[in-house]
Amino acid sequence: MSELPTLHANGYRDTWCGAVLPDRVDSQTRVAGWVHRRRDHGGLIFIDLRDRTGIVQLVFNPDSSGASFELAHKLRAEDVLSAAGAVVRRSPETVNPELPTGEVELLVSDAELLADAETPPFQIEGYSGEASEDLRLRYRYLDLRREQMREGLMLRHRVVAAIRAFYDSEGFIEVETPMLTRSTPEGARDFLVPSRIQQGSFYALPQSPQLFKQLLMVSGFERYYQIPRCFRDEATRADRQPEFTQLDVEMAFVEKEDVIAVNERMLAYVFERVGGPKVELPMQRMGFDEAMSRFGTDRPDLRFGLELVDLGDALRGTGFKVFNSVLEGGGTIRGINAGKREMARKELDGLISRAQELGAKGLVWAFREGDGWRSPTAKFLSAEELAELNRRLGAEEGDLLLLVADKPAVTNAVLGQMRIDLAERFDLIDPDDHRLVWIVDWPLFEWNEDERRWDAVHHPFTSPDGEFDPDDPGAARALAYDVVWNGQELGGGSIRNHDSEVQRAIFRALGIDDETAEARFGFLLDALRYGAPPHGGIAYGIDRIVQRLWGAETIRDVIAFPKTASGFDPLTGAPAPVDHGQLQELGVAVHKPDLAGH
RNA sequence: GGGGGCGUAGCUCAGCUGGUUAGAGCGCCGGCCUGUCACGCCGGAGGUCGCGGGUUCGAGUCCCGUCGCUCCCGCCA
Repeated sequence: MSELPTLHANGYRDTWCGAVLPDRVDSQTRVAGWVHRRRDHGGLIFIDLRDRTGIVQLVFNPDSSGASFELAHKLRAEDVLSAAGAVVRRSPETVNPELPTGEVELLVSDAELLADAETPPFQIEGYSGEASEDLRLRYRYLDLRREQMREGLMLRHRVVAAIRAFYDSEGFIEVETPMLTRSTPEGARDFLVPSRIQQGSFYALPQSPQLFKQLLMVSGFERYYQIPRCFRDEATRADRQPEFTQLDVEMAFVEKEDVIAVNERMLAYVFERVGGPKVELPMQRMGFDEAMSRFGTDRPDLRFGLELVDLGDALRGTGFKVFNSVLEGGGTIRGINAGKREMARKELDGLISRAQELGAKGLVWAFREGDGWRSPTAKFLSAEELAELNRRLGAEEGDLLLLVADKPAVTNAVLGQMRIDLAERFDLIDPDDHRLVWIVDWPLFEWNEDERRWDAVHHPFTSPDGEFDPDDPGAARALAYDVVWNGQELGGGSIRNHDSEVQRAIFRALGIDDETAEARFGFLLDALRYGAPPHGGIAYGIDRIVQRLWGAETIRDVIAFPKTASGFDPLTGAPAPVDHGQLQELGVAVHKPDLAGH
């Protein structure tokens, strides 16, 4: 921590623990904080006192500390203490170079116990391993005393402050939008809030302020931003929580390039302010199609190679039945050259299981050996075919090759993920390397085979790039852009439909008829008729940005009070049953008898 | 909804092919200690082996079920 915030003296303290530095030697100082550690030598007691700025060593001895010496003997970890005394320079052999305050110490003359603490359920900075996350969450207020957690949340604060400073300086206005709004059945599941006054009707917590920010453009706010909480009632993951924080931005009278330009400047500004990686402007761009063909994903990690290679047309009419039937069914065969690797049979079997978990029916592995392959599959392929595959994959002696044959979407998904697995397995990622890239030229729709309909790739309000042909939705491109950092999507946005007729045509293509569109989005379609400027914007996941900047394993580590994988909060016990009267007032019945109030 | 991993002292964990009284480190409690900073030394307390059932002469260990945590797949416009 470079700069300490201003602290005005009061009865408890006149400075921060972290501010007890050599410039205060010979002055009287009072500090307050938590007992971090106690080293009781009998006739001499050291207390490490901690506040959010750091740790300072207090020294108690019977001569100078008087009655406080007896108090010091009774102090225990996490007791809250106010201590006054002289700041003294430590003798050279007792300096602690590990501590910013380690050249000095506070020789205590007077101390007051402000609160005593029970023994915590886990050591705050223990040396017996980190407590289980479940326990940490149940006592989150103790967990947050740990330096790691405190610094993460402080970084989060600095990120948010920098974001606000940037958009403020660019003329953006922060506007709050409702937390109680209307359910939108498409997309993620909504959290519902029953209405007491309108029994049988429900609010929904917002999945994003999308429609409100578009309305603000119609209102003429032109440049809007907000840092709202958003809610999705879906399964959690290491990088997903049921409630999360978004940075939401919208601008009027702009085209795609305008939104990209201001937002990459924002990223460069914020990263610089918080000590993140340097962002070179303009940022790299990549078309959606290129990302899919080279990396099998729309959020490619560009820090390593292992690119996907098309192999299908080298294998037409091959003797291998599996390949043949995939190709005849319109599928593809693609491969990765993982380089010269050693892998035991057991681990290769693990790769096959992983491929199956990701949706493939199987996986072909091979090591180049001479002009051919060492592989269970080699016997099904001719020498010419093997030579051609080696050529296309650029395989050299001993290189590990992985092939998947399936529908294009499956092939991409499987190899795209295995590429990442392999990079991690073989340690191919330089932790100091950072790659930010805009993915552009998206398709507007994707075919949903299960539901037999077109789905929006981004959302239904995204503007097509150019004229929209309702007879060929698959050909439509979108004025959309995602920003991807080291293979993780940080944010995404688009130019929106500001013409109500175009918006209706998009709804129809998505299988939303005019009547349904009117019922769910009539207010938006109405607004678009009253003079809607061309507009577009973007939204980011703040939690993910901070997680990445902090290098945290999970998004939970940069959220003060997160929920577990099952959406439970071990601290408060939420969600919890409510009493019968509350339900009755809301007109809500619960079908689980044992939970229906008490 | 599906799959994997985990659950043993306050905490982190060990506990073999089932076999006496379930261990370690840290923490905690008591004692000693005036230069430590993960202080040290001596002593001590502390266990429904997540829960329920089963197999067995005998279960922390094997089987079934269940709960919780976690990771992944589905899902997340």
